Amino acid sequence: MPKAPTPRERVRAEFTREIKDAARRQLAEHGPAGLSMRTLAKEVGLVSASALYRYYPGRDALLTALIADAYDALGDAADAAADPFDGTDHAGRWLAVCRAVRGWAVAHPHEFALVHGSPVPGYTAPEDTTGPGRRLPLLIGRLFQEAAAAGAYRPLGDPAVPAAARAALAPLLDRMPPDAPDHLVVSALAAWSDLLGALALEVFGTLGRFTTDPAAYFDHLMHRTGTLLGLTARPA
Amino acid sequence: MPKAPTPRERVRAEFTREIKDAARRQLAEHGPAGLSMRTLAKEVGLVSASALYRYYPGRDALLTALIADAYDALGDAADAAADPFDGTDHAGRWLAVCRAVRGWAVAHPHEFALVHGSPVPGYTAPEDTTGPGRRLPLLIGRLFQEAAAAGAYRPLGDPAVPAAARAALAPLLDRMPPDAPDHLVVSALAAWSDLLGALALEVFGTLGRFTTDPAAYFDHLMHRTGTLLGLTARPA
DNA sequence: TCTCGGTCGAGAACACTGTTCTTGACAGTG
DNA sequence: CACTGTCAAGAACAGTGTTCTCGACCGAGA
Repeated sequence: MPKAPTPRERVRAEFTREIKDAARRQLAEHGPAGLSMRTLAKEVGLVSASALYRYYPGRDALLTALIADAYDALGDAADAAADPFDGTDHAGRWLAVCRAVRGWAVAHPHEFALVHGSPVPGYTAPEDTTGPGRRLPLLIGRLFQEAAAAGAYRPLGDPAVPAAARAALAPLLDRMPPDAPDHLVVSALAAWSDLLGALALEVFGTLGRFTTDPAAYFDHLMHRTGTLLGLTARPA
Repeated sequence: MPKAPTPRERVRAEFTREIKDAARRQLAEHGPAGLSMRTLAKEVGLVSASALYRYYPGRDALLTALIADAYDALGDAADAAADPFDGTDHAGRWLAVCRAVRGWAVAHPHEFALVHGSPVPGYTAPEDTTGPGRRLPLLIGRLFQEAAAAGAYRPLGDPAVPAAARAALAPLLDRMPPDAPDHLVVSALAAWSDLLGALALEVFGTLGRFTTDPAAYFDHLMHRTGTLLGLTARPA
């Protein structure tokens, strides 16, 4: 059983969280390059930056904590969008998740860049087993699985997964329930890939002036992706 | 008419290029954070870094030059893959372009991150009109257009572009030839988006241990994307 | 040929950065 | 009350990008 936290531990934990929150604000405002230990120290009421190192081993550790938080925030947004579900419109559910993820990404572009942009130089991947970084692909997989169970998964074209691709995904596919066909998992992975591709292009500015209404363009792109990959609005 | 370059101008231009090449090597090896003006100066035989500023206004300008070069290298790789074409297998042509782009991306991950990862803090987008950054989407658009002209473009599902998405892409779609249907352009954009999404996930390490053979997984993903978006191996 | 103007590299300097170490003060505990 | 461990502060080190000034040199015009 966990010991009762002493007052010292309590105030320490709270201050640790306060530092992280200030860091996140500084990241959101000035970008990762503007996250300076000295200005962050002043932000939380410290005169010198050295005291900061009693709470985080270094700047990279702080960034790693922000990465984990960003993954969780993104996962929360996606989960919340998938939650209110009428049980029939699986295509609409997919689109709702896409919109929620996009909403979070455009509202927090720097945090999105932290998790899905160029990897941070000194980043230490803490995803030993099932980190928060897998929440989104797992959710999308669940979406497809529930759609299939409801008869609302009808992939277009020939969904067969060739042997080479099957072997490349063996460690993942072998862990799936036997009633889940391979192409279902591949479709979910493709959906995940397509979603993040569309978001990266928009958030990182690569889309440029191709569209005047990124939200509407994104909506259509994800709707088309969902139907092409087999999600339908009404079960058969 | 351009003046004949004086010897001074010649050696200056060559040294400017030499600096950029050394910077690219340093970027490829140590990442963008390891690109230091002082070590770069020593790399090209300069004792002090200050002389570097006679050739580039600053580090950001140097990075911008590297970005333009990376876009061009990526465009060259894609063009070279699309060039030898038998005129029938448009799906195979698309896959060849995908493989070439992936080959370049995994061989130059830091340069790929420079163009399709988190935007550099002080990078000034030089895409006034048609920068090298649009070479890849334009090439993919040409692929789809030529496939359609050859009767090898048969999109699956309902390819109709709803009014909202049509409006969002109006400045792009209005500039297209009248025989190119809207959904053809949207399919090309989707293909571009899907391709870069798959690459970002792999190159940036987000894909993690989902697959043991990224190339085979990528192949299948892009093959499926191509066929779903309408590219066929044999014209009707 | 000599001299001048312009270009070049070197070096110091400034304002930063992350990080480490030492010092002194404070709070909670025995 | 005294002690012990935790804390913030400050100096210091090794870096960073950038600017400025200073000689030196090279090439072209008189």
